[in-house]
Amino acid sequence: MNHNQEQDAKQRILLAARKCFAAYGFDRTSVRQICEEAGVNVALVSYHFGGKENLFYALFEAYFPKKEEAERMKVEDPVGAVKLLIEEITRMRIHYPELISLLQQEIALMSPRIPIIRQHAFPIWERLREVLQAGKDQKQFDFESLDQAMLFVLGSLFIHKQWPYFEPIMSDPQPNFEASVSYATFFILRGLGCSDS
Amino acid sequence: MNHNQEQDAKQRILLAARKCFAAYGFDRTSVRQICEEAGVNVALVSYHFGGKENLFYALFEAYFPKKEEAERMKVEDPVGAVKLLIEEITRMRIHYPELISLLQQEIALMSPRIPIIRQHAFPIWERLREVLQAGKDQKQFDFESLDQAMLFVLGSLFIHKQWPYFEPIMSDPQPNFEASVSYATFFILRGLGCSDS
DNA sequence: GTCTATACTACGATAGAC
DNA sequence: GTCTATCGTAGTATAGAC
Repeated sequence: MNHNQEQDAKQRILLAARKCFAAYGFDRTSVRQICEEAGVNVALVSYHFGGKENLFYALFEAYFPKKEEAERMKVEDPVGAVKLLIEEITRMRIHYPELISLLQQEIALMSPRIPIIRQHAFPIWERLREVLQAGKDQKQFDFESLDQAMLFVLGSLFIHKQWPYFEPIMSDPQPNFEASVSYATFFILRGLGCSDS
Repeated sequence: MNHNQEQDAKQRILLAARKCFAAYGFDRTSVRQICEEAGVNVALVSYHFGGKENLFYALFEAYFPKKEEAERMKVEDPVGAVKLLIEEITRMRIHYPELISLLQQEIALMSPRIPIIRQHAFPIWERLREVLQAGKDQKQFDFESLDQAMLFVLGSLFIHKQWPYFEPIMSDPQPNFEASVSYATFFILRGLGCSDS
């Protein structure tokens, strides 16, 4: 069934779309551009996915972490769970940057596609909320508002995706995975009022 | 010269552009849309600004804080300077949300307009770096990497613009100016290892 | 300074041949 | 399953009348 080293057109479109949407955003990316990148004909997007918008959703369906991933954050160990989240988001940002780029672009635009994106991401943010609340109850974290604590954690993590924008004023090169995790853990746990490291 | 309560077409275009670009992003906004909102003819964007792109730049020229604003952050009082930055960014986010929306969208997309946007924003971020470094030298702040400390501060502030995205899982309504400043100051100063409040 | 009319390009989608 | 050809729409910019 594998046509030599060629994947089928559907898969090639999916990969090209991930690349193009992340690099240029949904609006700046044309179906023609995706198909050129994939080396297939323009008509195949309509045929396989039913249009540009559905191709976008198929991307999240295929590559976004599933709800079960979130359940690896154990409520019984809030500090460990927060560390796990920091590692997982950092890993995703470094090794699979496209989906996070896409997510941030869509949120910044509050695009019409947000409701479906929420369905994929909210299980993870909900789990983070449970973990933070548990940490507060167990006196490992100290904060007043759960909403604010969640924003603070995610804000500290998401901003790293914007390194290229800040690059001209940065003094050091972008840190690797281990250093990123270590820096983020430092600021976030201290911000949450947690003395452990 | 003031045609009754009518401003001149150029000013009306500028206001309409600020509104539309922020709401829909640069790409999703058409010149026709801006001109309809402004109540002027489509051709006037080309005439007054020389095209859609230059209209965008004129927006930053007109509304973005000038370099002198940054100099209100006094290096001699790092904690006060960080508090001032938190207040100013929060004020801008609440009272003039359009430019921050626009800035975040452009950064998320790493649009071709980033180099000119940098010229407006970098003086402020540079000043923040000086302030953080001074605070570290004076042992009021404690961190290892200046780059990371700056990202952490700005990430904690910028994420608040994305409240509408998170809204369905939030337990409280979006806080007002004073509460926002107070929450942000709490997390940021603690994250910087500063015990003052 | 403002408007009408239009030129030109690009987009997304689809019908129909292969 | 894939391609060619084309339709309808919308985009930016400009020439020229007022």
